[in-house]
This record gives sequence, structure tokens and C-alpha cells, in this order.
Amino acid sequence: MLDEVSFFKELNEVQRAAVEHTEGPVMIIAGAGSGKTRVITYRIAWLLKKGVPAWQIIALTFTNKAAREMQERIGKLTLLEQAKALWIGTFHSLFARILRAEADAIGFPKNFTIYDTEDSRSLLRNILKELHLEDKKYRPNHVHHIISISKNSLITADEYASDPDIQADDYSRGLPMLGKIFQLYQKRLEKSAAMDFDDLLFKTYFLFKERPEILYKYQTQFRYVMVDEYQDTNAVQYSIIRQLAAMYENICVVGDDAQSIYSFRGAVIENIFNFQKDYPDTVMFKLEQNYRSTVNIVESANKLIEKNKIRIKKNVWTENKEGDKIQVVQTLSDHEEGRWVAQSIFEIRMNERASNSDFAVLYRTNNQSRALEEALRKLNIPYKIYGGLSFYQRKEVKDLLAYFRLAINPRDEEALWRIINFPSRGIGQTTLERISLIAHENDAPAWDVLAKAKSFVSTIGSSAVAKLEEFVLKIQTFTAYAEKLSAIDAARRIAMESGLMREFYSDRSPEGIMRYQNLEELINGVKDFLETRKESPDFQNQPAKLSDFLMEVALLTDADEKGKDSADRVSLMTVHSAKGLEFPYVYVVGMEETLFPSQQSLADYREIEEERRLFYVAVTRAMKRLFMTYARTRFRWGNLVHCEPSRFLFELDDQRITMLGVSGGLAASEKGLKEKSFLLNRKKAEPLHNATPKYDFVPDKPEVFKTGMNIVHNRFGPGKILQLEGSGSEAIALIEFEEVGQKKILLKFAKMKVQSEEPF
DNA sequence: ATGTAGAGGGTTTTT
DNA sequence: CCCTCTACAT
Repeated sequence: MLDEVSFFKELNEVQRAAVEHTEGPVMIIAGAGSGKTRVITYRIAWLLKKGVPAWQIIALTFTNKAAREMQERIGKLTLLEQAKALWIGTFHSLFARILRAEADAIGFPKNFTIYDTEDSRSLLRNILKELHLEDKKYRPNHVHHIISISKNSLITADEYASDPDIQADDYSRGLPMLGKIFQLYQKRLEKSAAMDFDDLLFKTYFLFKERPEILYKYQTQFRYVMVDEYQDTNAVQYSIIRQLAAMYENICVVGDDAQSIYSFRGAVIENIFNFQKDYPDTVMFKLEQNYRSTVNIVESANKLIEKNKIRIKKNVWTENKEGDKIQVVQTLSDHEEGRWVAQSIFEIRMNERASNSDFAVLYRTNNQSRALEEALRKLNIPYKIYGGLSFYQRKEVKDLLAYFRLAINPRDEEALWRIINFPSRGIGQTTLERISLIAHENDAPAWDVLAKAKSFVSTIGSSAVAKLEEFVLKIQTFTAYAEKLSAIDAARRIAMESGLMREFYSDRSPEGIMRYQNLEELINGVKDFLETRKESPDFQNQPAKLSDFLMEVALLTDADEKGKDSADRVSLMTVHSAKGLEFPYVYVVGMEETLFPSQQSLADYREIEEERRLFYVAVTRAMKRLFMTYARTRFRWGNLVHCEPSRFLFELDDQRITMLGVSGGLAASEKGLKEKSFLLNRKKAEPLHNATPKYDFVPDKPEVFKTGMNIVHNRFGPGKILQLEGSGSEAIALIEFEEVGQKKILLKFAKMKVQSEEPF
């Protein structure tokens, strides 16, 4: 452990004050790049240093990654073995841990399953089918969202179903059955001994509310409560925190209202505004010195966020260099945008000796990654996409996990339906329907019906019964493995004996090979899990079982690359997943109206403000240089659409940006200034068809144009086609106009006619 | 019972 | 555009 002087020398004055102020309610407003994580880790380390036992400290984070990093840093800082006993984790994982310990109190078995979003939706689809509701009207995603929002607002299924206002509302929207679906959904979860993500919070809240003695136990245990990213907490999280901290009120929340970007999933930004009302003795610290970015970046971000009405005033400043201006780049198409970004990375990497991992490309929606990937691949720039299909969501991985789940909790119906006939063992749809029917008639879990298949032989049929019995026996064997063997041995045997390994091994296509490797990787994951657990002091006596692994893995998702990916790659990700990260060079692409800000946010100023905060997050990721691009045309749901530059671009400080128009290749256009005035003088760029045509004529069809032709354009006048790219209506012509020089023209939109066909 | 063609629908963000 | 679901054929 460091002595006090060196301990504090890494902190500025405010940071140090926030660290030392350990008693009573504290709110730390941490501007972007102001060393927030450092303050939290030092604060916990300080508590440990003062002799507070690790198990009395609970720190709630937003992602597993944040929790892990924090834990590691505290471990390094204090060099205390007991740092591993800290309760650091996501809301979901720590409350899952509590719920397991208190499972009896809520009538669940300790080995309950956690359903992920896919499981929840699949369950909903089954329910909709049984209720004979059209899933076009009751879209599973939408229904799930409603249920999720309700739970996050502490509304139970029964309350939902009986509330007259909600009923009236649902009725008027043509979805009167939502309450019924919600109730049935909860009932099914319970019957499967399963909880969805929201239940982990929801049930914790009600456990504490209904069992004061249990709440008391945890209140007494956690003398110090810390919450990271407080601006993104929702109503349940808020309420649980209040419950937990009620005894000592040693509660410290850290956040930045300017970075609240999760209201769509129930986050309540007001939580951070109301904290001082909730705890009148609150001491507030504002971390305002930015250590991350250049003056140009910090000031642009400040100017931007000032536009928001709802916010806590703060003054973020930096001692860093002025830095380069922010470059705003216009391209003709999304493909050109990709090419420009790739080219720019290529050049900077060379000129400034940067590595790939110094670069990040941020976008609003995942599907924007494609054009970028293509362009990066062409220049052989290695990249890594964050988000997208996570390892644990891949089909084959979920299949094997379903076997694990079923072995540990045979009531888990989603796991059961998933694998009862995979690999195929001749159990068909009719059989499944019959089982499902019998189960519901008897109000029993499907597994119980399977286990007693013989008694229902008259409905199920004898050949099907035989197959079912074989399946049941297999799962029972797996259950025995899971109980008796170590996690890794059980995992290996289940993988083999389920037939999954064989199934994917026999598929020699590239995808099949990939899948087989993924299964192996999952099994390796079990091995890693066993080994890391051996190091942990709590568990040294008992070897980990498969059920321990499963608990861990249910809440592990995409962002949890185990840091082993040290390969030097450019990062591609959504702005949301970039929160908390920083990169020397950042490209924010797709800065267009209806994309960023997104289409559905346009109607409501509160949602626009959230989009602006999202943009603020994007801007503040950059350390050295920041680029923003927008395209004039973009492929969206299959066809080419015209785009307008984002309103957010006009909100930047124009002293701190430079404009660049890319056309006719990747060279910088000397029309920079012209482009800039074009942008800034008009609130919205005029659509092409509004421009006054100079020439009036009946245009020719796109197909007739050929390289070398002399043509007349309705606005640009006479010119010659130098080059044609693409074909049909998507073709783009490079034309040398007599009056305005070279331009790239989309034939689809162009009003042109042939003047003369000149031979080559 | 399994595979394929064709249609239809969805694109915000995640524990 | 891409993915998923359904309907039909084998």
C-alpha cells in the first residue's frame, strides 16, 4: 500500500476532496474526461486503506467491463488480497447474486435460469400463438419492450392488467390483450424457474420491500454504497439504491447529466437532478478539468451541450493544447464516406505514426458499419466491430448452453424447446404441441410431462414416447454430470454426448467449421472460468460446478472481450457503446438529419436533447483529432435516399471547425470555404430539385448515357461525360462541365439530355 | 421431417 | 438491403 503522499499525488484538488469525503451523501458530477473512474477507484481504495472491510462496500456499475476494470485498478492500487471481496459489479449481476442467496424467500430455486432477450421474445411468441393473437399486431419485440418498461417502473403484471388507465390506453391502441400477455408471461417464467433481465432488479426491489429483515441484513452489511453512471439509472435501480442506503446514507453517486443516453430503456435523467432533494445533506463535487481532449474539442462540446435546456451547469475546461480544428467532411454517398474515412486513417497512420488502435469510427446505428468495413478492407486496415452478434448469442453457443441450462434446471422451457429436437432425434412438431397442451392443461412444467411421458401414451403415441424417454434419460445423465463432475468435465461430456459436437463437426462448410470452433471456445471458456476461480480466495475449497459457470455466463455479454484482444485494430462501434472510452483519433460518421438525430427523435425536443447528449458523448471521445462526416446520399432500406446534414453540425462553434467537400475522388476540395458558407448560411441545404433549372427540356433516361458523350444538364449546362461508374439507375457519371468544372452526377436524379455522341 | 423459395418486415441504443 | 418466417415440396 502506498503512503498517503504518493497516494494522493495522482489527484487534483477536487478529486482529492471527493475521495476523502466518505461519510454521508455525495454527488460527483464528472465532466467527460475528468478522471471519473480514477476518483471512484481511489475512493474505494481510500476506504479500504482506512480499514473498512471490503465486503461492506458495494459499487454498482453499468457494464461488466467497467466493474472488472475498477476491480483490477483497486487491486493494483491497494495491493490488498481482500479487494477481491468487494461487491463490485453491474446492478444485474450483484442483485442476481442476492436473489440466489435469498431464493427461498421469493419461492425460486437457487439454480434459477436467467433468460436473455432472445429467450424472452421466444417465450412471448409461444404465448401469442397459444392466445391466437397475430404477432403482426402484437409484435414480440414491442410487447417485450412494454413489459420491460413496466417492470422498470415497478408496475407488476397484475397491476398492469387491472389498471383502468392502462387498459383504456391499450384498448385505444388496439392492443387490449397486453395485460393478459404480461400476466401469462410472468406465470410462465415462474413455472420455468426463470427470470428475465428486468426481473433481477424488479424482484430484488420487492424482496426488500416485503421482507424487511432481509433488507435489514443488506443495509447493515453495505455501509458504503457507490453508484457509477447515475444519470442512466431507471426507477427500479433508483428505488433499490434508496432502500440499500437508507440506514447509513453513505451513498456516493457519480455521473454526468450531459451523458445520459439511455432513456429509451427506462433511464430517468431526473434521478440525478433530484439527488439533492432526496438527500438534503448532499455534498456535491464537480470535476470540471478535462484531461483527455484538446481545447478545440472541449470547447466545441461545451458549445454544443449549452443548447440543451435540461442540464446541470458546469464549466469543463482543459490545460491541454489548442489542437487541430475539427474537420467536417461532406461526401456524395455513404460509400464515398467509407472510402474517405479509410483513406484518412491510412494517411494519418503513416504521417503521424499512429497505430490502428488509436482510431475509432463511431456511428449511430449498427448497420452503418457495412460500408465502412468494405472500405477498410480494401485498404487492408484491420478493424474490430463492437456490438453486433455477441459470442453468447450465436446459435451454436446458445444450443450448448441450453443443454447446460437444462441439465441444471430441467424446468427451463426455452432451453427445452430449443434442443429437444436438436440435433434431430425424430421428435416432431405434433409431439411438441401435444406435450405443450398436456403441460398447460395440468398446469405443470413441460419437463414433468416428459418425465412421465408413458402415462400420456394415448395422446402422444408410443413411438414418440420412446424417443422422449430416451431424451429424458439423456438429460438426467447430464444433470448427474453437472452435480458430480467438475464444471469442465461435465461441459466436455455434455458437449460430446448431446451430439452437438458431431453435428457441427460433420458440417465442413466454413460456417460449420466456425461453429465447431465456437463450441470449443465455449468449453475453453469453462476451463478459464475454473482457473480464474481457483485464484479467488472465496472459492478455494470447492471446485466450481457447471451451475457456477452458468450463473456467471448468463449476464456476460458482448462488451466482455476478456481484454485478450490485444491485436492492433481500428475500432468500429455505435456511439452508445463508445461511452466511457477514449481514442486519439475519432471519426463520427453519418452526421445527417433522420440518422443522427434519428428519425423517431425529431418530434420531441426531449428526445432531440438526448440525441444531442449522444452526440456530446461522441465528440468527447476524441483526444487529439476529431472528424465528422456526412453523405449527401445513402442507401437506406434498399434504396438510395437524399440526405441533409445534421442540425448538430450547425451547432458547433464555427471558429473551431474546417469544412471539406469531397468530390471527384479523395483529394481535398479547394472549395472548402464555399462549402462552409453553403452549410452555415442556410439552415437546411436546399434539395436538388428545388434549385432553379437553367435549361428546360425533356430529360433522357439514365440508360442512354455513355462515356464520351456530350450532354446538357438542366442546371450545370453543357458538359462531357468522362467516366461512368456503376450501372442502371445507380450509375454515377463524372462530367466535365464547361461552366462549373468536374462533378459527379447520379444519373438517377439527373435531368440531362444527350447533345452529341462523340466517338472516343 | 427437413430443406428451400418467396414474401414480408424491420433498422437505435443493452444488462 | 438483409434477416426471418412461412408455405410448400421432397
